[in-house]
Amino acid sequence: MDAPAKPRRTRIQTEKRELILDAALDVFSQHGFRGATIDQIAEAAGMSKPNLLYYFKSKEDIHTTLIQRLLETWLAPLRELDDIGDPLTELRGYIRRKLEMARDYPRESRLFANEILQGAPRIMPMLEGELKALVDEKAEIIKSWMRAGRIQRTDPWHLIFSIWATTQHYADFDVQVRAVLGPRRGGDGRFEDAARFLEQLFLEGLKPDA
Amino acid sequence: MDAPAKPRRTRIQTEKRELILDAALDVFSQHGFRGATIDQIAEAAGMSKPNLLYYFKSKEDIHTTLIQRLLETWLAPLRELDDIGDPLTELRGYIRRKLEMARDYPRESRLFANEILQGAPRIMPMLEGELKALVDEKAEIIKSWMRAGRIQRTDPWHLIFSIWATTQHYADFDVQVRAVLGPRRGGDGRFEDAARFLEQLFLEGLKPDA
DNA sequence: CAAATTTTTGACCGATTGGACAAACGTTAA
DNA sequence: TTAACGTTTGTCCAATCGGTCAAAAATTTG
Repeated sequence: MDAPAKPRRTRIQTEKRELILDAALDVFSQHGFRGATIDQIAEAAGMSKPNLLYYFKSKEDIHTTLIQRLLETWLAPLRELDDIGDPLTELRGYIRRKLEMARDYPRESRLFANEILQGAPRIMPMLEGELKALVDEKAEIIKSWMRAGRIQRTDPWHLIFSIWATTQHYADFDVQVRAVLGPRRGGDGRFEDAARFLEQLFLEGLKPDA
Repeated sequence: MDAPAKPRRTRIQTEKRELILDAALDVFSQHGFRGATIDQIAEAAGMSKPNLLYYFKSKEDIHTTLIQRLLETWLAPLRELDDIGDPLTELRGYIRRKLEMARDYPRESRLFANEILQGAPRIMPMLEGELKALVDEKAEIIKSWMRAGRIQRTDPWHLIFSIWATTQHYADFDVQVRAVLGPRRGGDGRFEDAARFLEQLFLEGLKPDA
């Protein structure tokens, strides 16, 4: 019922919609939903406001499309966590992918952070449904590794939270990280330093007893 | 020059200003600066908009006062980190205090997160000045512990970032944490679980070689 | 008490907001 | 060429925004 009609789009529509979404990601991630204005987005996309509203029927529509698209790529790194292969290698890979996302897609990270900070009004069902199910599934894999003595025992859920928190911190709190590290260490090398530190932090304590 | 004249306040002024600040903390921490409206704050404080503006001359004024006050308590836990005493005990205490702040002052944590997410327009000087100086000072203490072989070697700055990220995560991303843990584990016990996990995560890997 | 002062409010203002709309413009195909 | 369709824009609107102001109400002070 009410399945969205298949959008038959022209070439221009596809291109312009993409242009708008990119501009909107800039604006939304910096100012939040309410703080962003359609005029701002339109100007960033190089078009007039009515023209923008020809491609998206409302501000909400842009935001929803953006969030929808974000969620798919957002869960991808965790989905890749597999129970075949060495546990420490799997976890290292997950941390790496997460940190790379923070480095390469900071706007998406901030958009997500903004949404959660405001109480996740638009994605609550997805958090309680899809996300919870995925995390529970991966937590079960991690637990099986622990039962088999392949890694030390801890709480898999809080382990995942900590990986989220630390990696996303480098995107969401970037200005603070840069300010504290200063011009020297806050430059391009800070992600390599972070990667080294986080791998040590998370993996050293998980190594099984010799 | 231009030292703010000493505010000679009546009893009512003191009380009402406090009431407004508390209401504003609710609203700002949930919607951000631009997303919050004076009417919202006034209603939350149980007074009319003009009445609120009798106590604070602008929305900006409320926000500035709030941020100013926040910063003092925000840095307190790190200030307490002392180089006398056992390193692991000191660090455990810092993690505890930070997590307690996330539990007891989640609104303040979100207010801060909102400010940083939007590029820290109002507190950039403080980040580059006071905060950087404090972190550098404490990083030097941690480094001295490492040089003395009292804890394992790592990057003190990224260690501090990780402590910030993980502890504040439980305030800023609270709705996500609750959603993923579900009604059972997402209840009141989640902070104790988090405390146990984080102490193990950060302290186990720092123990000196036997 | 009455005068002075502090507190509260309703009415109002200009600016900005999200969005509607019809007219103009451009492109394509018969 | 022209009719049909896709695209763009100037203009407009109602709602909401932050903030002002004068006057009323409450409180404090003499």
